[in-house]
Amino acid sequence: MNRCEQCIVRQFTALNALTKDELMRMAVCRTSENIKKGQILFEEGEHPKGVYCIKSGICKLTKLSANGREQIVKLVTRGDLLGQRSILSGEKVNLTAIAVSDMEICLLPKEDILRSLANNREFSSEVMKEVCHDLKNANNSTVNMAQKTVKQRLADTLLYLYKTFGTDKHGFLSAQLTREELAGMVGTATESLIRMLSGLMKEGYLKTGGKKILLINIPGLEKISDGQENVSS
Amino acid sequence: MNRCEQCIVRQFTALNALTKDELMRMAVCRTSENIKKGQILFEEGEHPKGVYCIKSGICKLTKLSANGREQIVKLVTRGDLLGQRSILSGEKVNLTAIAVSDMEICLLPKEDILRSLANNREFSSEVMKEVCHDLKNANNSTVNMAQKTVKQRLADTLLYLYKTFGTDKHGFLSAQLTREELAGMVGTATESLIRMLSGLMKEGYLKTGGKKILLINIPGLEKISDGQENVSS
DNA sequence: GAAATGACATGACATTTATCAGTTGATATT
DNA sequence: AATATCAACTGATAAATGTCATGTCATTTC
Repeated sequence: MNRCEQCIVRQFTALNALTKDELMRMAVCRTSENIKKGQILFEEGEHPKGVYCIKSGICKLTKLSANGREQIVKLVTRGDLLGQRSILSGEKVNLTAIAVSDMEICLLPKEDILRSLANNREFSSEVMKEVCHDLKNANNSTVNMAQKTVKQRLADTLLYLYKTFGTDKHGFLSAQLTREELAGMVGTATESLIRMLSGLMKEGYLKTGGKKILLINIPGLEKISDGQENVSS
Repeated sequence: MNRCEQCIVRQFTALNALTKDELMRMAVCRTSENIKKGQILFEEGEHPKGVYCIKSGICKLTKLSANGREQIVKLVTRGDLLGQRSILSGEKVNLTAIAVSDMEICLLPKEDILRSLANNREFSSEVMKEVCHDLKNANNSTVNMAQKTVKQRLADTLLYLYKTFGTDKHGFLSAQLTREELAGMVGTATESLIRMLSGLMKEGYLKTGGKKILLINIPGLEKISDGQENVSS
């Protein structure tokens, strides 16, 4: 019933370049898998079973640093693929994937993916483009971590969550992350993150109600991100 | 005279997967180009003319941050390719490439690369692996920037320079970077970098003679990098 | 409903890092 | 040789961020 051919999510990914034939072969893909919040999809050092296609929910790709903090390298969500890098290069995964919310995913077996990569030029080209895009983002991320302040990076993160996951009907960010997870994205201590967040609240950029966050002044946050805060003409 | 087929450097790169025929076509490649220290190969926002193959010298890939500091994202050297990401994805380059030393490079025209990517499965697979490798490194780099101290990152950088470029006959690091460039790699202010460096010198990890750096205690630097400094059993 | 738990929050303080203002030394320029 | 220039370096200080201790609140568990 849950056939790949009919899956809307596929349209957003490189999988759209697969032929009907190829899709038929991906037998495992016919049913999607339900993942509970907190569940681990794969861990650093493993060889993944294949590429995951995300139908719903949010997953964090993390890396544990020597000081014990969990750095979130990327969030993946509806319409994203997961695990391509490792399948493409044949290496172990270098990041751990953990569900941030309940998820619905499909596993596309490694062998099928590799066969399609070898035989379907358009597919491999699309996958390559996605990896290149990831690389660009990763480089930007490195520069931001190295050069921006925590406040700037928090503004970035909030804007990213806003643009990527949108808001609920009341305007609150749809992505529900704990403060600890936010700190993991920003790359700072949880206490520092909380302080910055309430700082931004006091300055009127946002409101927080428990775990929910409402962005009020988007252009202002963009200025903070660019380091143009408090710059009068 | 300087034909690709005979080029030793090619062996180290994905270009090794190109056929004799393909190499013959890359007319521009027949002669290598000499680049002077400080010269710009391409700048952020441009569309590159092709992929560069580096025969000798060192080039920095940098990004200017809002606060005016130049962050070095990657160094490329003999046997590396330059500009693949942009050619593969068809996007503008997102980094600026500047020669750190005099260089010898070959330009492989965009059209030829794209043709080979489409027609030569092994070549495209090799290129893909290199991009995947870059992505892995970039992710690690992001985590390091976010979670490690300046001292740890400096240790990382020194070890990287040691392992990648080696030393001259006297044991000094072969890669000659200015303090400002080192700071750009570590992601800190030049003054901070200088202080850290002389700190490491006082602690006996290294010696500096002007621009030259001699690493004395490699295992010690590795401990610093892992954050195990001053941890007595 | 009481107890336990975990996320959120804040204060006090320590540490790290950046910034600003210079000095020195080497190298290039006239 | 005098001058300009730039990289390397240092000191004083400010600002940013981390750490530790503690408290509150909401939620889960029994």
